[in-house]
Amino acid sequence: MAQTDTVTRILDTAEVLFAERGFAETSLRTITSKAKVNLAAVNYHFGSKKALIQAVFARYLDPFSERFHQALDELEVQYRGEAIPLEVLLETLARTVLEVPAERNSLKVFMRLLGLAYTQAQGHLRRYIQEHYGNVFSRFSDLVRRATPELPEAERFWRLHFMLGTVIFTLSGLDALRDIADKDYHEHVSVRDLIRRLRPVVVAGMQAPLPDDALKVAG
Amino acid sequence: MAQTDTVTRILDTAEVLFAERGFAETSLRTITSKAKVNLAAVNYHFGSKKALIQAVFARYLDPFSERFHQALDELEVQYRGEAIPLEVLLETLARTVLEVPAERNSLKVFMRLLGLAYTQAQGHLRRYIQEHYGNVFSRFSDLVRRATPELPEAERFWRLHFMLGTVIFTLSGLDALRDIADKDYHEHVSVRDLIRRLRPVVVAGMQAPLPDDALKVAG
DNA sequence: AAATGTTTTAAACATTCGTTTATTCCACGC
DNA sequence: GCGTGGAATAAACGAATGTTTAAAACATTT
Repeated sequence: MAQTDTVTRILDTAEVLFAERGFAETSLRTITSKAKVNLAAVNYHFGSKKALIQAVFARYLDPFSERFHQALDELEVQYRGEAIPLEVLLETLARTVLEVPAERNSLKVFMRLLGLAYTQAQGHLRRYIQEHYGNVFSRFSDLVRRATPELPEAERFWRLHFMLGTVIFTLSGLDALRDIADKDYHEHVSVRDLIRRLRPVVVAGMQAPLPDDALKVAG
Repeated sequence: MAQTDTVTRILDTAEVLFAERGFAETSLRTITSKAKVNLAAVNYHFGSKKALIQAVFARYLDPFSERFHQALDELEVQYRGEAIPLEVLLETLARTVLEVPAERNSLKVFMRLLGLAYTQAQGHLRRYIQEHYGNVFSRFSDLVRRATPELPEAERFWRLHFMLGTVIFTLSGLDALRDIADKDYHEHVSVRDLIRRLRPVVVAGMQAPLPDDALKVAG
């Protein structure tokens, strides 16, 4: 039963620990001891710690990328040249994000990893993600452009990242926030609850009126 | 000229390096060599690396906390019992945030540090901030409550954090985003530009319609 | 000018880290 | 059954980390 099962055990353990403590704060020794694998196994199977980090992301992002492309294909067929409404695009994005890690009910981990990818130094990771999954974001970005023709180019760019920030920041810091919410409001929220709450906020944010003097610095 | 100037040089250097690379990825040797002070100076003046991290935050948050309390005092006098409008509260918050680090034009660093405080492990930091500055947030939170009486308790809580996420995430990852924006839109944004763009989005987000079935889980 | 207390300095300390090496284990084809 | 190759293991390596020590330099007070 040993064989490649070692690789899986390493990945399973690493993603949880990375999500909890970050990359630099998680040592290979912690990972391998918790995974009950020999220390050298990481370097043997993955080559280096950096490569392990990338592999952890790939295991989430590869299926996500594939499914999301597929979902967008279907939408484009369905709307046949017409612009796909913003709500539909966001809904599809949310659904795909929810579907992918559903099997291991590790949505929390997935989101936390995404947050780390942004905020932790790890230049190699940003490059890796940009290189491997940049086209998915580009495609989504193009569709959002057609859904919000009233927005100036730059304004849409920034608002998309605003909303990305909202979602990733909230879901990645969820545990800490949930503790406070539980204590103050005696109300326990699931990730799905949160996404339901996020939707109207994100839509409203994207459709907010333009800032007072938006045409000041036009490219 | 040496004396306590050492402390300042350490803080100045540390905050920049922390903001660039994070806490764990920044060694005391990097800090002290760049600051041109002896390695042992950090432990001598601050006691430990953790204490240095907290000192870096205190140098921003102490003046911020004081000024913000003061600004809220003035607003409460001005509105004399009436609820202070949400826009005014957000405007005041933004103004205070902009004012504090203005002297060293290090708003970027400040924001990046706030982002790190959320996302990096560093449990001691979260505790420190919670303990020292929790009351400022509480007070602001109470005022927002009075400004948005139509929002259910929990919904307001979450939306406040959504918006916090938007701002901190965007401004803390600003450099990376700005690179993309510069390249794609040939338009250079300043932090103040971004804040101008953020305002309508944040306001719209806070005032978005309630989610479809918001009363499902009522405390 | 001597004494005192504070700050700076260089060196060492004890850990911890990622990675590598050399050996052993184990399954499979001949 | 034997030998071959991939995988697991224990041990070690070198580098880097935060912290401590003990001596030197400095400033301040008497």
